[in-house]
Amino acid sequence: MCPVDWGMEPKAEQKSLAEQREQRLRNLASLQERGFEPYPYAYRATHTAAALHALHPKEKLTPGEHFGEPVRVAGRTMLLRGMGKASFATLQDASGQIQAYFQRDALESYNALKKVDLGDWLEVSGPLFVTQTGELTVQVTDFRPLVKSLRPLPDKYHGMTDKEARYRQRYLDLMVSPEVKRAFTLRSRAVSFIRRYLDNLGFLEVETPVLQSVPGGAEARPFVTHHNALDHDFHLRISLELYLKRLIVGGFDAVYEIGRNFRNEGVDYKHNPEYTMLELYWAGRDYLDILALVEEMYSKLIFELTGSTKLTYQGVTLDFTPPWPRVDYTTELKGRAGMDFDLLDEPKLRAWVAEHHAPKDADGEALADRPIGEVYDKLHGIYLEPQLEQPTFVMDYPLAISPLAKAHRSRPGLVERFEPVCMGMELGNAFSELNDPIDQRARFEAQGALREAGDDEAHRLDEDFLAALEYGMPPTGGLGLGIDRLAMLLADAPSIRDVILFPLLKPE
RNA sequence: GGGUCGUUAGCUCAGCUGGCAGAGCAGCUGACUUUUAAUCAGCGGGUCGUAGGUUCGAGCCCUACACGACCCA
Repeated sequence: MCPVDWGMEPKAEQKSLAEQREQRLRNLASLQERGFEPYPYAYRATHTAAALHALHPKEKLTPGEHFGEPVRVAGRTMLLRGMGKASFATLQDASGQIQAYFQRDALESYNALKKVDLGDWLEVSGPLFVTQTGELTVQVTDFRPLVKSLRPLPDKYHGMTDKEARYRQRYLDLMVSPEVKRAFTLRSRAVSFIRRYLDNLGFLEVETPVLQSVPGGAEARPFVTHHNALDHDFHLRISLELYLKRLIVGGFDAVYEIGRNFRNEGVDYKHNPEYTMLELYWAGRDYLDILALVEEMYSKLIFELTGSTKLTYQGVTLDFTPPWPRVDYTTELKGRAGMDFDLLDEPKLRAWVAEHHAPKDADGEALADRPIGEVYDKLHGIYLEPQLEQPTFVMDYPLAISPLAKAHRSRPGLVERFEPVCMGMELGNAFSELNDPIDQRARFEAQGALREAGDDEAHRLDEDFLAALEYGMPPTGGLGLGIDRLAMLLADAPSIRDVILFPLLKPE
């Protein structure tokens, strides 16, 4: 295909953009006429920009200094400063930026530089030197374009600020905003730390189905999709839990998966319909073992990535140094809400809710009449979770809202479950896993009753999972940990969309 | 679901009480051999989110819709 002949699509284009695009196509043709391959197949830099700076640290540079050895670097042209017979360019590669200096008298193809546009990738070669103002610079003795950019870059100083545009065109956001790149690098390093950490403990990373007939393991509305050949509707998974437990039944003793969940719900600063969870299951362990693991893994991860077990999130210093404080779910919720009765006493609780959380208008639904799980969740969401700023373990949840967790060994009506909470966000969820198949069936049936009463988020009964439990799942501790929220904390990101490369958006 | 705000050139933003649509960057032409958001001179670039309405006249006022941001549930 000949680039010169590439057609324009002027209908949808504004004139200014179209003109700039045409100009760039002319420049492309002109470079081609000068003998440059317009779209070469590979480049081999001897150094990245960061490597050059590491080799010659800024504080050791003397203006006017020349270094003998020639280097070759490649990057996107971010800035161009032409001064007639000499020009400077700022090139940006994945590692950072490096300045290049072009002199007419030292460079045969100097005039071709006029055909280079901002956004083009260049490969430049030559020795390094230090400019009068002390900047490490490549004295270019040879260069070639690696690719032509047909569209103008965002404002070189202000970058991109329109949030919508940044999400829709994340590639531009990444190009011009180093802090965005940094956030996603942190996220990636966090995931890689978790893999390393769990692998060292002997965990096996596995993959379980995304397409499921019975979406289980969580309370959430699923996405539905259709398989044509089987003529069957499948659901995108809402959690990894039930399949991973099947693997414990199968004889693996420590498994984990880092994978995408899909929940058919709204979007806000801490929710995206597709998000990433770590789930792990560890045979022989109970929820206190898992708690110790969370505490250690989280704090070590933060230390490795930031150099400290404390980090600043939205102006608040969070201390992840173990041990994290623990609060008891029922005691703390009661205390903060100011209830003077047993939280598990359902009639008293409903009466209290009817009094303190009456519907605002006549046709409003009374919280007191909602399923008990919803009542607990709502109260938790009002009195407890939002008030927990520092990393904290909320311990021992009511059995009624924990259908997959094992009954507490000594506290009737509760289960062995905890959630790490921080900045009012649930970071995860863990239990001593329910492995009594009779009890599990009863819990599913209770959920089924809720479902029939109209709660479409209630857990669905999964016969195959029950069959697996009937073969026997050894005592097991399990954990779900939100990767996006971890990334938010690490990157000091106020919204989950700042740590998801392409967050869900409606088409324009 | 409700409320508030936003949508103007490729990007970042002005635009008063309704009266000829503006700036900086980017682009084009020219000058300039160590610049740093280079600088200087000149030039081009607009369906003001969409659709209606009010008005002699709408970027601005009204209604609806779309997309987004923030807050609330």
